[in-house]
Amino acid sequence: MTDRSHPTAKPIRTAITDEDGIDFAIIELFFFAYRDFTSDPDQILADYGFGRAHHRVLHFVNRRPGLTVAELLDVLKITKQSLARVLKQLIDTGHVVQLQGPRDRRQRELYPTAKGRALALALARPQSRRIHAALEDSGATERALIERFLEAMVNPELRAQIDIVPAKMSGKSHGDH
Amino acid sequence: MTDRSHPTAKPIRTAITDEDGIDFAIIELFFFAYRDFTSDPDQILADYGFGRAHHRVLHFVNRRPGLTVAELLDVLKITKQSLARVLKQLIDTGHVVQLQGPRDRRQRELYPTAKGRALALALARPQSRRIHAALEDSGATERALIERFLEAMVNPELRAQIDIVPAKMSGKSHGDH
DNA sequence: AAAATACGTCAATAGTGCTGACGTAATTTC
DNA sequence: GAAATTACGTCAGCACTATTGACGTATTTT
Repeated sequence: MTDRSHPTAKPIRTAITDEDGIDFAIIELFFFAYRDFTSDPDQILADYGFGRAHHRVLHFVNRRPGLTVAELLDVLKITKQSLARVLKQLIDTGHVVQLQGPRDRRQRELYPTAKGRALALALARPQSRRIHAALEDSGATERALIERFLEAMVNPELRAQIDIVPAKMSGKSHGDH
Repeated sequence: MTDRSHPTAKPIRTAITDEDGIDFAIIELFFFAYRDFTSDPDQILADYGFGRAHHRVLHFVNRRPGLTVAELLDVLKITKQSLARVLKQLIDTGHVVQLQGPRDRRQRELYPTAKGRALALALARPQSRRIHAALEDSGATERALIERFLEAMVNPELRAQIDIVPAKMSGKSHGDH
């Protein structure tokens, strides 16, 4: 067939490579890695009729219990309307609850329920397993290096958001039973 | 308000942390890193009325000139119908051309045009800049470590696809200028 | 009292993905 | 040589996530 309805431009037959000074190897690896990284939880989410958006909300509500809707929007960098449906579903299914803000009663603080925490853990488990497998014969040094690299890939202005949850919680009570 | 239309379950007020044996730090970093990593090209694509799907197709057509539609589907792990619309647009806008397969004339080999190559490079440039910045005071050892980590994050069955384009092309002619 | 804020919601649209089905040309198999 | 299979294109319909704009309400700030 070789469609010639358009004034066909000449095909380039050589592959783009790193010689152009562009780091195609890592660009491509990052694509594959992230795709497979998200594929594990995606399968679990399908059972609940949830999507990746629900995962993200659930993750951050578990990571920063009590954050407000506005804070969540800021972290996810999506619009209020995009969040609305997803959040509503998570609340309706009993994974997340809203509490009136203590100082400002207009705010809704978001908290996971036991059900929501369990799902968040179930979703994170295969991802964590994958990470551990990828780091299997790596020491703490290598691990730190990976973390530094990933952090450096984030826009500088947004790095503040990342460190909101310290590696080790300093709070006293460590459970909710 | 504190909506109580549903039999509100108890909120959990403590943050999920790495103590559960789950690597939340890297999970979260990966999310932020990938989001910002894709945000640069997304802005450029918007000028063309293209989306992330166009970027992926353009990338792989440039990386593996002459791949067939079936091969592309296999790499991207999407369906024929999903690809159709995107590929058609890239062909109509003169970024990609189809050539009849040499051995099998049913196949369409996909090649970038000069225009398509230029766009692929323009899209990759900010991503590569970000990677270089993240690796600024890193040596070849660290770089290799990052690559190994990312590759290890990919499903083993799919790693074959990655190495189709070697780091250095062994072909003779090394450019199309 | 007026303005600004936090949130919820309605309506419309876009981009990307999906499944199922059908058609055509070319190749392979019997 | 006829039949089955393959590679690809396409049509129709659906789902999810995200977008923008607008409006309403409760609450806090000015």
